[in-house]
This record gives sequence, structure tokens and C-alpha cells, in this order.
Amino acid sequence: MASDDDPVPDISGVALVDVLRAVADPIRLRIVQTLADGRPHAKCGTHWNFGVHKSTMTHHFRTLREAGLTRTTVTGRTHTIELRRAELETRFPGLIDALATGDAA
Amino acid sequence: MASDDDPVPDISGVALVDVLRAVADPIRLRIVQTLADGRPHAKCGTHWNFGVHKSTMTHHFRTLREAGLTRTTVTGRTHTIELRRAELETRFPGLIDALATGDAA
DNA sequence: CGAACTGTTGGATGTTCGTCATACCGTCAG
DNA sequence: CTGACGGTATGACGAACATCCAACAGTTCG
Repeated sequence: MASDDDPVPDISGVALVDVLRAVADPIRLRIVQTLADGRPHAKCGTHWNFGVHKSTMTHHFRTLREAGLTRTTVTGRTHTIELRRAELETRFPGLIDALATGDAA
Repeated sequence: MASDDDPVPDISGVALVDVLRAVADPIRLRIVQTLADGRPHAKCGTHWNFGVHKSTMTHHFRTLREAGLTRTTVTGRTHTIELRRAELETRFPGLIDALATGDAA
């Protein structure tokens, strides 16, 4: 069954500067932009076509989660990642929208 | 007289991730939040009460300018810094507002 | 069981970054 | 002119970071 795994910080304890630092990386920014559709995404999906190693992606996913941006659900051997959109909107109004709208170039 | 100094990048060539990286620092974030009132601020003002060295502030100001966030005007021996609010709003709608609203803690 | 699949963990490494200290430069006042 | 003021430039140093590699662990399936 699907069980919540990987502890996430309480949104009230998340500092804006930490969120910004988490997002201030090309790969992590694109992850957040992809996740901004509100739907959960599998970690192994083909969406993530960066040319980096498996463990590097693990590192980025963990950074995002520890910064309070995402939540991970483990189902069997597949991990699903999801943006904490509602919570983030409450704490940092307009931020995610601004990031998602952002032009890549 | 007041002359524009210190070249700034064209706003169209500024990448979101670079803006985020510039702002992903406690000191620079607070500078931007202070500058978000739209008014120019002198670099030597008492607003900047971080306990860091002079040259460190120069480094942060330069980082913000090179990232396309600010513009510097030199008047005599005092330098005035200003947020490129309108341009940033056009390129990254809602971003500055989201940063300025952001709770410090 | 054993093998493939999906990810994590623990180094190791090269780079970037924030900070300081010192020296330097243009500007204004006496 | 000479000194104080406002900033910049350069160099050094330690910490943080992105990346890779190899090894490991839980899950599913034959």
C-alpha cells in the first residue's frame, strides 16, 4: 500500500531563504516547475531527462524535500514526488506561481 | 552630477535561476526586501546592519547587479542602489512581490 | 530462491561561494 | 595639498555544494 515516508519539515518552520536556495539550481527549478501542475510524479519518469547520475537525482529530490517543497510517497518500489502546493501558497503567497511561470531561458 | 555606472545585463537575457541564486542568500534577500519599496537607497545607509565587512557588502551588491536585480547610480562619492522593479515584473511576474511579502523567519 | 528494478547511502572530488583583510582609488572638506 | 570618507579590487581560506561511482537495500516476479 502507499505509505507516507521521508519526513518533511513543518511548513511554518520553513524560511523563505531556504526555499530559494533549494530552487536556485537549474535541475531543481525544473523539477519544481514540472511538479507545479499539482499532480504527483514518479521519480523514475522520463520527465527528468537531465544528464545526471541516479544518485544526483536522489540528492536533488532530498534537497527539495528537506527544504519543505515536496512530499514523497513510497509505493512498493516506486517513489512518487509531489509539490506541497497548498501549504507553500499559504506560507509564501504567489511564490510557486512566479516560479512556474518563469521562462527557462 | 549623477551618472549611471556599473553595467547591468539586459533583462531579457536574465535567467530565472540566476535571479533565484542571487536571492538565495540571507543578506541579499533582505537587501532586495528593503529595496522592494521602490525607492533608491544609499549603500552606506544604516539600513544594512548585517555584521559583515565592507567588502562583503560590495560583493553582495555586485552579485545582485550582475544578476540583473538592481541598478547602481554614482553621485559623487556615494553610491545609490535601486531595484529594477518594473523590468523584473515584466520578465518574472509576481516574483518580487512574493519575495517582498516573504516572512523573514 | 535469485535476478531485475528502483532507488538510497557513503565516500571522493572539483568547484563555487561567503567572508575577511589589506591595499587601492575617486571625492569632498579644511 | 592633505586627510577623511565611501567604495572597489584582489587574494586567501574554509564551508557548502553538485556530481560521480560503487555498494547496498527493499520490492516484484519468474
